[in-house]
Amino acid sequence: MTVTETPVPPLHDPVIDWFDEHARDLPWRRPEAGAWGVMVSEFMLQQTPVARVLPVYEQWLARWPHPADLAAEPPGEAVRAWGRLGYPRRALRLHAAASAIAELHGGEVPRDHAQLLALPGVGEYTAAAVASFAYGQRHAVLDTNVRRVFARAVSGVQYPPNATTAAERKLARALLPDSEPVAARWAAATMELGALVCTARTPVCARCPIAARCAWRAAGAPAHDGPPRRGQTYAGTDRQVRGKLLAVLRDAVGAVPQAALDAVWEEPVQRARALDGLVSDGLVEPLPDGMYRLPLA
DNA sequence: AATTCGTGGCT
DNA sequence: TAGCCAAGAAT
Repeated sequence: MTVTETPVPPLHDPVIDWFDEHARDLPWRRPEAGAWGVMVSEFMLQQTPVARVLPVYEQWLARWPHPADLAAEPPGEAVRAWGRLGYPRRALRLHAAASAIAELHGGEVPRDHAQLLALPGVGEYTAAAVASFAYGQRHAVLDTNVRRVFARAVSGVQYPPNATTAAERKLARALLPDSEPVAARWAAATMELGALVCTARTPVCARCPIAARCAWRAAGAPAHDGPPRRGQTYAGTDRQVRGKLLAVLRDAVGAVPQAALDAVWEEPVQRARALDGLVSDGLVEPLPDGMYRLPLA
């Protein structure tokens, strides 16, 4: 039952003070971003680094300042504007989320965690992040950065488990400050600490505000033991082929002929499987005459 | 619970 | 150079 009941010295103040001084000035953190800006950023930041998100985020918010603006356009436009951020199904889901917000929530990003969670592409993390960052609510925001910070500082191990565990959620809730605004600040601060200081490969403990209280350091910074996390091979996979196919469609003005798609990959079986996958995902729309385009609906 | 799903910079 | 890794979600 008791997983990590070790009384944790107050980490809140040093981490939040550090955040006050070192937080990056990111556009989705500015007040004018609004809940929609926060939501767009969260979708884009799912598995994509900040540096690559920044320019695309600016384009999206300029073009679609409100959810209804995006919902009014074909999903294929979202896929096109997604550019090379990767995992383009996120663009489709963000478009679908915008449509749901327009139709079910009066065009306003919902404040309620459960309503956020019900939106396409919004999972546990993103729902908590939007509720916390956009609306200042008190939620345990458990992303890869926070999980790593807690794993080290509190649990004393180099890396968190592969998948988020009940123990991690319990720990995150236990560490959450009582005050709603402080909890929201804490969420952003722990995430930033993981992103800038307590990084995966080479943490910069010299700049860490809680290094003196870090359980992992106290234990001598032991290396991760256990099965290595599965690497993500890419070359030669269906994902690479999908990427090449979709790039052709993104860069085309209208529909493209089958031959243009065939040119991106030599092996026909894998090529066909990848294209089928894109179609069944709704990322590509086949036309009766053997042409293909980004989806209009 | 284990897989699938892009892309590119960094070491 | 060849992995490793990046504010996950859906199935």
